[in-house]
Amino acid sequence: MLGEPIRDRRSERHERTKAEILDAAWEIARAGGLAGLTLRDVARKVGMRPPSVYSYFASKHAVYDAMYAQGCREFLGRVSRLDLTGDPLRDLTTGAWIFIDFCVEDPARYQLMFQRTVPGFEPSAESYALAVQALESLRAGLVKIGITAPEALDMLTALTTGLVDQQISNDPGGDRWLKLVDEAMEMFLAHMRSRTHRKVR
Amino acid sequence: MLGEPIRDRRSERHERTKAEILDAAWEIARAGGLAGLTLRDVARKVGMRPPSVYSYFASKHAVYDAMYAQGCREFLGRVSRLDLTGDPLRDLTTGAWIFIDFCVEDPARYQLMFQRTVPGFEPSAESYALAVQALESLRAGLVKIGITAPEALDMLTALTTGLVDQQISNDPGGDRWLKLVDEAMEMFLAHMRSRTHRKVR
DNA sequence: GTGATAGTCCTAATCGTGTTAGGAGAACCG
DNA sequence: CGGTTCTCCTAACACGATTAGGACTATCAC
Repeated sequence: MLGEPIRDRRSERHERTKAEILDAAWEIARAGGLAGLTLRDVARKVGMRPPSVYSYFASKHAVYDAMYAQGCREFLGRVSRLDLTGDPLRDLTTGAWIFIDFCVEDPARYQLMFQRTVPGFEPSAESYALAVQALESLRAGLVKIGITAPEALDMLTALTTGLVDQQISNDPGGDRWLKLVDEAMEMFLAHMRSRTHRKVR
Repeated sequence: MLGEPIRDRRSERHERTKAEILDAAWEIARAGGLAGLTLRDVARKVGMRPPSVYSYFASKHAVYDAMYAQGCREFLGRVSRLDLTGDPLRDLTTGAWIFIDFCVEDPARYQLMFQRTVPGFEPSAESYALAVQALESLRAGLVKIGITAPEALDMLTALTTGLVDQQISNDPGGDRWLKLVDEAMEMFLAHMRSRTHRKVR
């Protein structure tokens, strides 16, 4: 019962160390792949013995979960900084680029957040709520652009995901891939328009 | 130097056991995920002690490699069984479905072959040659359909990959996803046509 | 101050992995 | 038969995540 005040004072340092551990984890994951992440390496990088990490995270999965949540917050921040011009193609493209950049600039993060590849890892309810919030925010942006039908969202998701995958695993020469992304956005918009026409007819 | 004849006689049994191990590995990977695959479990399933597996495969990666090669052969077989009607949309759709089905019906296999997610795994040169052959064969089929430009191939790859990812990780209700795939093929073909027009003009 | 308490970090040990060493026995060849 | 190869085993190692338990420190109530 007396622990509360202690916690309040110390928590600052605690949180700082926690962040330091998380930073180390990201660095290692980026360098050696998500699956290559090791608590031992993390501990070494922050100057601890492996078991000491457990003073900050209950398990390796808890570290993954914190990384997941951090990724969600970063993503949410970027989405909310987006502002629209009113030109559908332009807006769609910049919107898509937010997602695509986010994924491509850090494949380890992409793998953690969007591909389910870490053996027993499931984000906690708390972290998952963040993810839902982020995707919700993205969807709201798309609605403003005029993309409302669920099938359209599915299609756009598939398309962008596929582009990201291609960049991460094949990496065609930078320029070629950039053009591909733009062309894909054009294709998608043209398709959306043709569908509207069909319905009108 | 005298080993050859022995090897010839015994190899039959050897190959059979090897296949049995591989089957066990697939079964375990399908059930518990690719990363959940354990040599100990494999050994148990075929009634051996773990180290005995090393009489058949040099390492766990060698097992992965054999699975990879097996996947390539299966894929190649399906591609070569494809026959074309001459109707581009129809042919494209059936062709795409070969790839999509192949991926979706066994996510573990998809992960092994197309997502680079197993920590230190790289297919051997031999297995990789099989993969190249399979993709080459697929490309030849697409050329027959009329899809020749590399950008078109990139686009189609991205699109199908994205559709597969969506099915594996989200699984929207079966019917909805099936429609999405068909619509994507339509969209792609329409886009191809519009590009041709632009060039002609 | 003193003593209790919480927080941090350590060493030692457990358990589950892949993997190696080394040997026993069967199958096979001459 | 004698030698060779193959198959499988037990023992052991290295390296992961964890847990147990203790020392030391910072804090708090008094």
